Amino acid sequence: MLSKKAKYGLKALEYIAKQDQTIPVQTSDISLAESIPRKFLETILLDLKKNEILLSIQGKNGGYLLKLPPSEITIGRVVRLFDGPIALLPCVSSNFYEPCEDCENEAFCGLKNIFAEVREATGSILDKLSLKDILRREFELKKKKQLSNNKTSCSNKK
Amino acid sequence: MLSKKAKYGLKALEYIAKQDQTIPVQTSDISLAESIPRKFLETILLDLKKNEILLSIQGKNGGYLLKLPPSEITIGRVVRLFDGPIALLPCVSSNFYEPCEDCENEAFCGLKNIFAEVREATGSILDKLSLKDILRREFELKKKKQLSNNKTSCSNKK
DNA sequence: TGAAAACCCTACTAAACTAATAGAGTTTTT
DNA sequence: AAAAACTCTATTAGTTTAGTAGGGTTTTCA
Repeated sequence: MLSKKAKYGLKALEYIAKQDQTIPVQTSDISLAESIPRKFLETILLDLKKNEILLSIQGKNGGYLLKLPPSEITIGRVVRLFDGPIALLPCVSSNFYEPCEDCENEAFCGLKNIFAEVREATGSILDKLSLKDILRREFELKKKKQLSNNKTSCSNKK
Repeated sequence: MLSKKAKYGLKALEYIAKQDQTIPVQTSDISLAESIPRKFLETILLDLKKNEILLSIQGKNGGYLLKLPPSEITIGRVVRLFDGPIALLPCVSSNFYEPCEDCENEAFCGLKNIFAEVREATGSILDKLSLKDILRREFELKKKKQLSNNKTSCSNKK
């Protein structure tokens, strides 16, 4: 499962991406809107800043802005930042590879073979999709819902 | 990442599946062969027994046997038994679904939409593949290696 | 120029989880 | 009856998680 940090981080980024990109977004706004404990959120946003995903503006009226366009902030990057490897076994991780200490012949390991497949499936989604895709999907879901609402009200009228 | 329990559990099952299915396999044998702490392994095998994946024979010369054919013991079942949900968010889990307490409108959540895709990709692999597939892949990897070894020795002779 | 508003940073903590370990009990064989 | 195995529960040391506390620094603006 995703940690709270990863989940909150993604939600915070999504929130920032939805705002006017010229005005910094403040921790307290995000905290309120997304129900994330304020102090906890501070450490999360700081992590995102250190990882060059956000930039901050200090002082009164300060806040956070995206450092990259939403299309370049992948879900995978954020997940890895907070939760480490995406792979289920260290021996199939691309970014955090470690040999299995208890595995005698990694090259012939059926388990590794299968979890490599899982890691490939997961990684190819998380590294392909970005903040922009989250926003797009949200938009599409809402549009779809609106269409079906219209249909309903139509048939009701008749 | 997979817990040690899940990993050890899978390795133990693999080991048992490779033996003669008429003679019970003993904890100490598995412990030795797979470098799994004996006492820890005991609790793992007990979990597998309670979950109806293994059956046990008590007393001297006792041990464990598969309760199901290898093709019916899926990786997903074993992973879920030890580590819980395969999904990265509770709201996209099939077997352990829980609504996100901090999510106001789950139906329009872009995050949920994406992690549902991940869960589908992962689940469809883990629930399709079984112990039998681990064994099969191991066999194929070794066969492949042997073939390439033969080729090498051929070209060396020449 | 100073107070308020905001981010910055480190340390701490309670609770939960992980990876075992301990030790005694039960069952079966020989 | 002794030995060999599985059975079961409790305990424990270490780590991780999800925060919290409490300042510090920077900037704005009246």
